Amino acid sequence: MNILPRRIAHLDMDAFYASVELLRYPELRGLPVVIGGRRCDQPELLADGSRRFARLRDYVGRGVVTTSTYEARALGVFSGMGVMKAAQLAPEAILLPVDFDAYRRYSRLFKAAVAEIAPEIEDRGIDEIYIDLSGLPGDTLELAQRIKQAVKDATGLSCSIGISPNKLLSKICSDLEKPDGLTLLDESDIPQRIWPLPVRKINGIGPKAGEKLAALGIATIGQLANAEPALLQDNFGRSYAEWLHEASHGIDQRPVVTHSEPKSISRETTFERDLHPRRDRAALSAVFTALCSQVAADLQRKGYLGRTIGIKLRFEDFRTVTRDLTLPGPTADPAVIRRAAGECLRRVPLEQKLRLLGVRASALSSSSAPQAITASPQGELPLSATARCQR
DNA sequence: GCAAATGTCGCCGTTTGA
DNA sequence: CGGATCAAACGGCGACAT
Repeated sequence: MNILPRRIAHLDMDAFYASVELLRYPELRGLPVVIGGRRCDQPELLADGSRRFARLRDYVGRGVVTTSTYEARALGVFSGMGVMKAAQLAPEAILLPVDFDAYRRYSRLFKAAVAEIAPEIEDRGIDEIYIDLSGLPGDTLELAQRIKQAVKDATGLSCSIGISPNKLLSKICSDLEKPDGLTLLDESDIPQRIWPLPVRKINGIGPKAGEKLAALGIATIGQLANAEPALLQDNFGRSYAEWLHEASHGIDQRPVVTHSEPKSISRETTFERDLHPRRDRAALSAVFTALCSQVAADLQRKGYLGRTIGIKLRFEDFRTVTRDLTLPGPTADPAVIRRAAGECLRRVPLEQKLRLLGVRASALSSSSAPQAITASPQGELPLSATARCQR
């Protein structure tokens, strides 16, 4: 049994996508650069070897900002913002298209570099990880500096690291000295360094809970720590209220999870313009089938079968609905997925134009296991043995 | 008019099977 | 066989995250 406090690091790459792009286009360093949009022009190579980049002001479409450099953020351009809106704030900023393949390569590079030093890593997406340093010998600060240097050597990129006894606090403090930050803290630092922060800094308090807390006069984590348990209970329910209270006191026992399997695989797309369910039927149907094929291909490539097929629609007013259908057996067959998704679609009343369509496979199993359902020649939904018996 | 893509999780009401 | 009960699965949906 081990009663020593854990040493948990949270490592977050600094402006990751933008920084990867700057490795490619060093002449953009120091400029406001925005990554995002959809299908916008690649930089054009000029005769003299220099490049001409697209400006934000030239963009037309409904894309969002995925990342921006710190220079762009200084102009008020942040992730999730519509590119059109960003263009009003920073018309001269450079706009680059997203290149996920490149980011994935650098993601693998930095994670491998960290793993050389500290193998207990929890993946948290493309640009961040938790690292459990508890079992490693050596001074925490030195360890962290070595990790930062290893990431730099492997990728040329900087990152920020927070280290504390748990994931919750480490996630908060990796952000405190960004970029190129290194922040260590323990329980005794909570009143000074955590309590003054806005509640939204807690991973798990999003826009909705943040608004609700604000309405209760709770703006900082310290105020949350001092809130009446009954008040929280009445407004958030027992379980979430308990979690809020613990989080505000920096309590978090979650382990660093080094292995996990995906729970769902999905594809979705937002149309250039909203599509009418009947007038644009052909176009919708083509997109729908393509999404099903992509999900099927993703399943096959990754070696999974899905037993529950779901769809997601977003209407012109941004309302979102989902429908699911669980099949008698798992599949990665595009035709089976298409038919199941079609069944889901029939359950949605289509009284508005659509802006987004998505297809998802969940209840995943490994495809190395047996019994996949494939398309039957007649094109009817496959029935399970039990369903057949009930006939 | 404008707000991506992909994924996880929790809650809740309903259905289903024992 | 009807009814009561309970757990698991399902389906919908919202919140949250990167």
